[in-house]
Amino acid sequence: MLQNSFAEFECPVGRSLSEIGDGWTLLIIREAIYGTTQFEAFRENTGASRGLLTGRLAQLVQSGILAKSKGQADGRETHYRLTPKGRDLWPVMLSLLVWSEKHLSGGDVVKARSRSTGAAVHRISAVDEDGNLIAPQDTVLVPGKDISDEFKARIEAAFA
Amino acid sequence: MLQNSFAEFECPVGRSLSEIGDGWTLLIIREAIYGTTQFEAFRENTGASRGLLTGRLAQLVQSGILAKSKGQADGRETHYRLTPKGRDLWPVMLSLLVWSEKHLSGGDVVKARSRSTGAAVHRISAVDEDGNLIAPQDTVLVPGKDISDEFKARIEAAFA
DNA sequence: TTAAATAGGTCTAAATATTAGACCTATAAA
DNA sequence: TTTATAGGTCTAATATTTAGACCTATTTAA
Repeated sequence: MLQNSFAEFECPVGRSLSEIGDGWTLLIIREAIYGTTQFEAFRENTGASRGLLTGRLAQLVQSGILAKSKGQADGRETHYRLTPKGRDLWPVMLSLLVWSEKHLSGGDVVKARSRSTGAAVHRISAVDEDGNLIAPQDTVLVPGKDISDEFKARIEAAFA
Repeated sequence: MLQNSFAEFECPVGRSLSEIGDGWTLLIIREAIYGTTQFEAFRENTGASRGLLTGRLAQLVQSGILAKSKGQADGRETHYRLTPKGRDLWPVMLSLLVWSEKHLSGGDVVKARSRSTGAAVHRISAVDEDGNLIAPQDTVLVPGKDISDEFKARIEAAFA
């Protein structure tokens, strides 16, 4: 698919997908979260081809999700590190992890836990400004002021 | 990318991506969440080509994310509806929405809110069994019993 | 009760994207 | 001063995606 064909989408989810809605891209971001920073390591751990990886890393830098820097100890090395924008994708990864745990077979490979209490992550929830949980079934989308009539009609029908 | 090349991944996030880590697939799921059920509507709202949509819808049915049924009022119609497994992807969509709101320009198009209190969704958080919030920065991955030595080493290094 | 329209496809050739692997360049190590 | 490493580029073969023509089973209109 054309990576940027979604950029013009009105829907914010659609716009997210224009930056990260690609299997390889999400896999690269997962790797970055796991601490990978170098080209060859991304290649080994994702299985992406050189050409593809070159392209996707460049896009991720362009999008401000990864930052590229030269190794200061070893001048041959290039490091790709998550920016704050990139790190903010952690909840996306976590929600994929929780979904996988619930719906995909695969054994007890990794568990997400609280570092401080040790409690296992049981589910992902929305939270309001005051820290109150908003359950998924209680979450609705409402139109904002910049919405088109067309999109507004669809949202209202879906979350009536 | 080969859609099922990720299925064998040990990492649960990787396995999720084998089912939904594709821009079109995620977009189709978003549409399904917005209430779309018919072929032509998916096409109009996502912009996918016929051939691609046919293939992706079949995969989603195969994966148990969508269920296919014949229209009972009009026998020409086919409906693709989210299964419980598909509906459980809502937190993934919501985390993409929140990320988009924070990091991508696009104006005030849609907001996620609590239907009951009206409060805006401010962030996405992990929650433990007892309903306690686990902040993203406090969330770590820990190896389970079915992990390979190699993957275990990577996880431990990343979340030391 | 034919005729036209609709829904959901299939099929095809052309355009794009991805792959494996050879090759290149700068730096560093032996 | 040769050899190795990191991070690429380039290329031909392969795979995916596209637009759009076509097909079939229903349903609606004349």
